[in-house]
Order: sequence, then C-alpha cells, then structure tokens
Amino acid sequence: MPELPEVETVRDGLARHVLGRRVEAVEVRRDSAVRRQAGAVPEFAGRLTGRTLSAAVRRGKFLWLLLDEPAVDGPIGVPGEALQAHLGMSGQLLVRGTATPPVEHPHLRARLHLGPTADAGPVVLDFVDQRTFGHLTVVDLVPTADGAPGGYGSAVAAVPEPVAHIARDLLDPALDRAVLVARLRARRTDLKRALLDQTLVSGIGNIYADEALWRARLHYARPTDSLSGAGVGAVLDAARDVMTEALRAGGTSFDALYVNVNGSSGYFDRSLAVYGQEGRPCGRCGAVVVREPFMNRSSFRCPRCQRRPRRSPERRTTAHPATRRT
DNA sequence: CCCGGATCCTGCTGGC
DNA sequence: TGCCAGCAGGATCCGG
Repeated sequence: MPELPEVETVRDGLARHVLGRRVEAVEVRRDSAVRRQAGAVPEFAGRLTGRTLSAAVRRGKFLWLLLDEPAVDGPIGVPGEALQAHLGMSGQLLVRGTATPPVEHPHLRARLHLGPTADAGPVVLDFVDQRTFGHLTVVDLVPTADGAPGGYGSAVAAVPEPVAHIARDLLDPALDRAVLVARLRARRTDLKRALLDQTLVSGIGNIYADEALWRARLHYARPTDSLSGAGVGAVLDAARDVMTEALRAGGTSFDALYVNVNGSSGYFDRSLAVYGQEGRPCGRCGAVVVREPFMNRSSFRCPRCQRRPRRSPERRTTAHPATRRT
C-alpha cells in the first residue's frame, strides 16, 4: 500500500522521466478515475492537453505535477494549476517509451501521451489501479498558509486546493515539530488513530504506523493525552526513521500491487518488524506477534513490548452549551 | 470544532 | 469443484 516512501519513489521517478514534456493527448479508460474532477472527463482532458509538466511535488501521500503555460485568459493572481494524483491502495504510475507497443494492462484507468524532451523521445504515462481508490484530477493551486514550499520537489509556495487541509509530513523541512507535538497531545483519542490522521501529520499509513509504534514500544490504543512530549517525539522519530529506511530501500511492496514508476518492486517489506508478521517472533523479545482488529483494520504488535494501556481514553463528553465558543 | 464510524471499490483467498 | 464471506485500507462524508 503506497505510503510516504512509496509515493516519494514514484515522485522521484516522475521527476526524472516526465518533466519538461507536453501533454499531447489524454485517454481516460474509466471515468471514475477522475471522479473528483469537477466537469468530469471533458474538463480533465481539456485542462491537461497542451500543458507542460514542470515539477513533481509530494506532500504526505499526495502527489502533483505542476502545469506550465496556464490556460489562455486564465484568472490573474492564481498561483497556477496541477495534475494531482492519489494512489489510494493500489495505484501505480508507469512510464514507458513508445519504441514498443504500450501494454494494455487490465487495470489501466488513464493514459497520458507525453511529447519528447531535448534528450529523449515521447513516452506514455499510465495510471493503473486495481482497487480503484486512487484518482487523478486537474486542480487549482492555492498559496501555503506559512509561505513555505508546498511540498517536496518544488520551491513553489502553493499546494493543490484539495491538499490544503493535509498536514506537512515528517520529512518536510517546514514541518513545525513543536506545534505537531502539542496538537497530538491535545487530542483525546488513541495514538494510532492520531498517527493516521492526515490533517495532523501526513504520510503515515497502516504499515508504518504499526512499525513506528513497535519501535517506540507503544500500544496503538495508548491515549494521546497520556503521553509526554518526549514520548510523542519518540514515536514521531520512529515513524520518520522507518520511512526514511524504506525510502532508501525503494519503498515497500506487497502482493505485487505496488511497483515504482519504472515497474520495479521495492523490497523493504522483508525488513518489517511486526506488520504482516502474525505468529512470528518479535525481533526484540521473541514474544509472538499478534494481529488485532482496530479501526476496521488490522493492527500488528508485540504483546510484550507493546502492552495494552490500563485505561482507554475517557470519552469526551459533549461540551456544555454555555462553555462553547463560536 | 472534534471525534469516530460508515462508505466507496475490486480481486484474491479460504472455508465448507 | 463452486460459491460466497471476509479481507485488504486510502480519504471523505456525516452524525453526534
């Protein structure tokens, strides 16, 4: 499942293979692939055709390609537009030269025909997505609230409008760690739920959440407001470290659903400590890793290293109307 | 505003 | 051998 390291691997591949290319033609093979697009397929293709891809940018699991040469008579003062992609659970972006006939993948959802660069011939960029949770959209950019670059891969201080509410990720130099720690501790919820909340900190999915919790020796149901600042810092460091290591290894791959932009799978999954390791010994203490349902998903943990907290988060009672501010 | 559960979707797997 | 329930889990929507 693509999380931050996998999406970054894709972003890097796109940066090396599609920038400076003009979109010559757009094929949408399945309309729902652009379901987030106002104006549906015609607007998607219309806003994309003829544009040049100028940067590949990522924030958390969101990915976008900046579009040069804005549409004629576009609104003044708008920072620009982007082709935004989210890979969902199973999305892939595959780049292929045109020397050989394009592969008609059964889960091909959209195909962009991209023109040549000074150095290389035209290519085809395929969006393939078996489980169809991913999508593509052409969107307007909005300025970042803090004036810092919108994400990794470009100095432009703007993000796609649908990404504006997504928090910065743990590898973002502009992330305000102190604010993040304070916000996380102010939550009244389970720690893993907070780690998965993309509006709090982005890029972490089910796999790296479990790995980070194991490294920090914390239980997924640990109440966020029972953690010290140091404890929160430790689990955030663990998440940052495990994602950095996965990135170095080329991203995690499961069941061949994820491959990088050139079609080669990552191999970091061999290094996972707990995720998918039910019944196998904890690499630290030897206790048998367990799988438990949590948030309608699976959570994997070591029952000895990651003890269940004594109390669950106290349920927040509805605020009294008299104390509620508008 | 904050929280948490339901929902979307497809294909594979395992039990009977 | 065939059928079907269960499972995988991103983001978003909506009720409380």
